Amino acid sequence: MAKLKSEDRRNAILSAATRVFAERGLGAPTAAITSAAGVAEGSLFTYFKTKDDLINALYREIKLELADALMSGFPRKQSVRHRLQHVWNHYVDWGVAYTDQQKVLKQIQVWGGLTEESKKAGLAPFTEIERMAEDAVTQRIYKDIPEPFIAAALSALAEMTMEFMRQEPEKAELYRVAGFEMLWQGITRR
Amino acid sequence: MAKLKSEDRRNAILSAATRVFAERGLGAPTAAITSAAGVAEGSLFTYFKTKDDLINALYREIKLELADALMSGFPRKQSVRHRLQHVWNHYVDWGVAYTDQQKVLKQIQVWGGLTEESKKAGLAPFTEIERMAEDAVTQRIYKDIPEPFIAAALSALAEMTMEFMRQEPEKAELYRVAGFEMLWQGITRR
Amino acid sequence: MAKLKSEDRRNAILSAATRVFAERGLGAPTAAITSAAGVAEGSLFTYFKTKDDLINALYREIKLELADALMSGFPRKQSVRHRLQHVWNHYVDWGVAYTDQQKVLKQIQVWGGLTEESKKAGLAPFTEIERMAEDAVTQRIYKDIPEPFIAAALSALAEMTMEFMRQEPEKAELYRVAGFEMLWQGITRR
Amino acid sequence: MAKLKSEDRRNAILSAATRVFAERGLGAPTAAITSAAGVAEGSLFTYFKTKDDLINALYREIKLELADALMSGFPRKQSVRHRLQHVWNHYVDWGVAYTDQQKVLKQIQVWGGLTEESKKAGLAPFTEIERMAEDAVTQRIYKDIPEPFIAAALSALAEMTMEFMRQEPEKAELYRVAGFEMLWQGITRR
DNA sequence: GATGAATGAGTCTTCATTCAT
DNA sequence: GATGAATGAAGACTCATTCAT
Repeated sequence: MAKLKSEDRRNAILSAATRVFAERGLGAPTAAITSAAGVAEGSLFTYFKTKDDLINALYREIKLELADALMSGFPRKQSVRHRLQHVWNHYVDWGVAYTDQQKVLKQIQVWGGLTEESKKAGLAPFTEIERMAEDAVTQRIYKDIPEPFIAAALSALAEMTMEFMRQEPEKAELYRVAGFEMLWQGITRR
Repeated sequence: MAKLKSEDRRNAILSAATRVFAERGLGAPTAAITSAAGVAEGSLFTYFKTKDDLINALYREIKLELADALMSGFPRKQSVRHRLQHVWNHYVDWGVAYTDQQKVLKQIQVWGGLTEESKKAGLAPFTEIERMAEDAVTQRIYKDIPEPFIAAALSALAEMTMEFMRQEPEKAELYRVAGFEMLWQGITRR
Repeated sequence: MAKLKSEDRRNAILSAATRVFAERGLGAPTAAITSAAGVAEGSLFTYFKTKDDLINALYREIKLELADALMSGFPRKQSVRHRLQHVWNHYVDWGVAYTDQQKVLKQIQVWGGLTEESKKAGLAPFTEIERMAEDAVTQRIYKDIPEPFIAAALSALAEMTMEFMRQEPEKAELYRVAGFEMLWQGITRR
Repeated sequence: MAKLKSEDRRNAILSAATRVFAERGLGAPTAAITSAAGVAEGSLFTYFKTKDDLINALYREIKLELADALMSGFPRKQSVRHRLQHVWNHYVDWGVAYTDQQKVLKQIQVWGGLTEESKKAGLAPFTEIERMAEDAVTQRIYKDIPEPFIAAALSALAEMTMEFMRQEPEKAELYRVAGFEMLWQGITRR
């Protein structure tokens, strides 16, 4: 049998793409990616039909990794606050540990080429979090604010918090806590 | 289209760039801009040395417009809450009314080509707001959170709120209020 | 006013394309054409949107030149034989004098990218010849053979005759006459 | 598809090439051919050193098939007219029955990559026909036209006749007869 | 031998920028 | 200054051919 389309090679390209896109934006040439991945220019196209395809795949990949990070050790049985804090902490830590991924994810989200399919696939792994949200609503913990609005607030505040943690790593802990408190106060009834 | 005076020409280009970039991203060809502006391809380069230059200029222009919007009718003498709410409301309304500008601004902020000079220039018009922030700190209204963190939170929450207002214009008022309350609760001491 | 899209330049490209395609086939790179034309690679695309476009344009151009050649001095008032012979002679002479054009025309005709529009445009200049054909039919000069069949025979025999004339220029006259006699005998009633 | 014996593999490639080239031209990718043949991309190159090689081989193959078709049942003993008619009919019928082959043959003939060797090899099987031609000359049946010219005329008229037969199969018989008559009249002395 | 992934030169096309008019 | 054609360096993608398995 011939050299099989190796998962490794695919991952090497995906990983190189993450680095390159984080640094130079989605407009970076495919040649920069293959060169960073140590493969021939043409090889990218045996794994991804087009550059847009690569970006869509990258999006799903990162979303999956993120979901993994958020869900690992999720305290299913504990209070809503605990669960929310878990998500917050893990999201924010992930964003700091995987800066490239997080930056690229953000770029792809505002990019115009995501397929509906990718969007759906990217959402899928987050159903558990949604369930948690519904839970909280049932318990009337939140103010009368639509759930999606709260989710978006979490996202927005977390991303902004990451930025501060990156900038001043020595105060990271402080920012992480402050960010969460801000979210929690803003979201819950007095 | 009639022949334009020099200043008008420049503005026509800037305005066309806003529209085109909002729709097609910063990667849009300069030819698309000049064509939308109704001027010759070459003319762009008599007003802006390079495309990067144009984007930098656009950034400053939009930042200026935004500052104007935020500051018009600023209630200098009223309570911190009033002043903050003024900023919030005006920012959010501006973002909804000038969607193109707001989107382009966001794109430029993550773009890699902003000069230090532009960044500084873009910040300048917001000194008044900073003063307000300091004020609040003096009054110990906020929790022990660094000012820039609060400013960033405002920004993040406002941008996310705009999105919801655009999506469901009939609930715009509701979102605007909810967004502000969330910010205020999150920021102030109980 | 700026350097106008010059007819000369366009013709230079068309003419270079004729030479290059004749020698290397329609698969020849556009760079070979621009280099032969003495213009920049990009210039081809200011005159022709795509390579296919260029080939379509070339087809029409050559067809027009051919029609001109066939029709110049056409003996409208003389006998059918005279008129047919005129077409034959002029076609065959044109093909020998403009070998490149003729070869390229043949290639384009079997090429898959001709638009319906081009096909129609390429046929248009030959209406006069068709009229002649109808004339002949009216006079019952030809055998009971469909006109298009006769036209195709003329074409096929002429092209094959050109080939011989090119190969042995010293016998060109002989071949031209022989070819026509063959056509005429084959076509007319005994 | 079951595993093929070596010879079959080669033939599968040749046959696939015929189909693919007929439909997409000689520029069709080798991958399209191997895929149509149901073999691996690399296999093509174990049977043919290069793509050009494949085309040369295909040319000889088709020429051989054609010669077979023309010669089967050749009425060696009958009149020149009969023999010529036999060739005509068989050629024309072959071209209609094996459209792909005939089209590809035509393409290869104008293609630039035929080796001298292939040209010679392609001619070889037609010696018998040449003999027939010489025969006719001896009998002073034809006008004073060089033999090759007559052969070329046959070829040209036959190919054009096939086209009509394909287009209007219900009149195929008519066209076949008309074509031959045209040739015969054109060729023989009155 | 068969396989098909890997390769990278080559292709068409785009586009920021220049410059003759 | 305005114009828009000219330029040619990229860029995404293709494909004949090689070669590890």
